[in-house]
Amino acid sequence: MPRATQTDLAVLAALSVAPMTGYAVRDAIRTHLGSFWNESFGQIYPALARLRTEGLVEVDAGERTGSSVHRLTAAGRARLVELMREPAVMTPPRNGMLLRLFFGDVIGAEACRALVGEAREQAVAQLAALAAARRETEAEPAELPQRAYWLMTISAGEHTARASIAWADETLAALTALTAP
Amino acid sequence: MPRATQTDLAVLAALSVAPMTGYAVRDAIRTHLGSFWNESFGQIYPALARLRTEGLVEVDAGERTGSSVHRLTAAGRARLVELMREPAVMTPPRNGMLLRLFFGDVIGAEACRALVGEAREQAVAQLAALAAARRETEAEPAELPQRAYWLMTISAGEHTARASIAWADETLAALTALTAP
DNA sequence: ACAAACATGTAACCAGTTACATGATTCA
DNA sequence: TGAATCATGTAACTGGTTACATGTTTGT
Repeated sequence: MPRATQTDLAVLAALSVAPMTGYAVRDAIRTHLGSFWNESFGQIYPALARLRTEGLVEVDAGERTGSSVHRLTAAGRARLVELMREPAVMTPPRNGMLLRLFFGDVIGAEACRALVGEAREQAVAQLAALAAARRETEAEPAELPQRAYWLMTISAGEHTARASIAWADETLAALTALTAP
Repeated sequence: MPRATQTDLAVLAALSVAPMTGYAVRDAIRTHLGSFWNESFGQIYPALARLRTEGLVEVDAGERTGSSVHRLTAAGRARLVELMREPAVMTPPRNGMLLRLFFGDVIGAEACRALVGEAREQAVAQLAALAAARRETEAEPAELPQRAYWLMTISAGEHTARASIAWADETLAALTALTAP
């Protein structure tokens, strides 16, 4: 697990679907992986430059002046497989909402209701976004080998969002019971 | 949202329950908030030193030689309330398992089954740990004002873990169908 | 006597965000 | 003609982990 492995993996994987500019890599990650992955320009451009010096990606001139379309080399694809087989790292959790709720009696039930209500709203929005993504993905031809995998990750998001909503409803009720016993 | 706000909040909140050594703060965070928060010594000790110079915590000598028991001052409690009322920051998501699954056709369905199977195991273990935490917390006197809040965060973990298990089962079936159609 | 747990702290490193600086192209 | 989007890149900063270095106390 050397340096910037995580970003390398995400970038190489994105390029494995199609050659792209750095801008497009960021866009693709945001729209397709947004609910479980994130990369900023400040990571992507240096990573791309490094991968290039390592011979893992090559560039062609893009349609616009100054744009570079990055493409995986054979070595790049081999590296991608290598990284894919490494154990998945999970970033240590940091949920500011749950932290505040745990110490909820410092701010009181009313403030906690706001906190949980907001989390519920976010989950509802997330669910709507995933429904749209699902429709789009299901419209892809069934022969597309990636299609099944994309749907699995969408389903993961849906399960998580539904669980959040169910928990929020239960918790809002408990908080109400707390204020008016 | 100035510097190290997140760690300050976690540390001040921990101290609001009871005065503690830095070591105990880390331990308390790990055992009680482990499923949604994390702090390392490398964060806690400098934070404690800083909070002390800011007059937000005071220290007494602990039972062991060299140990310092940190205690919230009035200013510290005020700062805690202030931080609690700030909007909850959510760390950008980075789920290595879902990233790999999204690009699953690079490594194939078999490798993906292993990935998802491991995630399922982790969720099962998590659920068991939460069941233990729930038993302990439910044993606390019902008058303890924190008890209800602690149970809410435990419930959040349970909902999430159950959702993970349900998703993993569904996904393992889909992956099996993919290999033997 | 020894291991495990308690306890404190620093230094090096890495990962990641944000803001900045710059410019081309498309479209209303 | 101006706004939005496409496009690239750097620099400063911050947040955080890990490893190291050190020592005490408790329990077996």
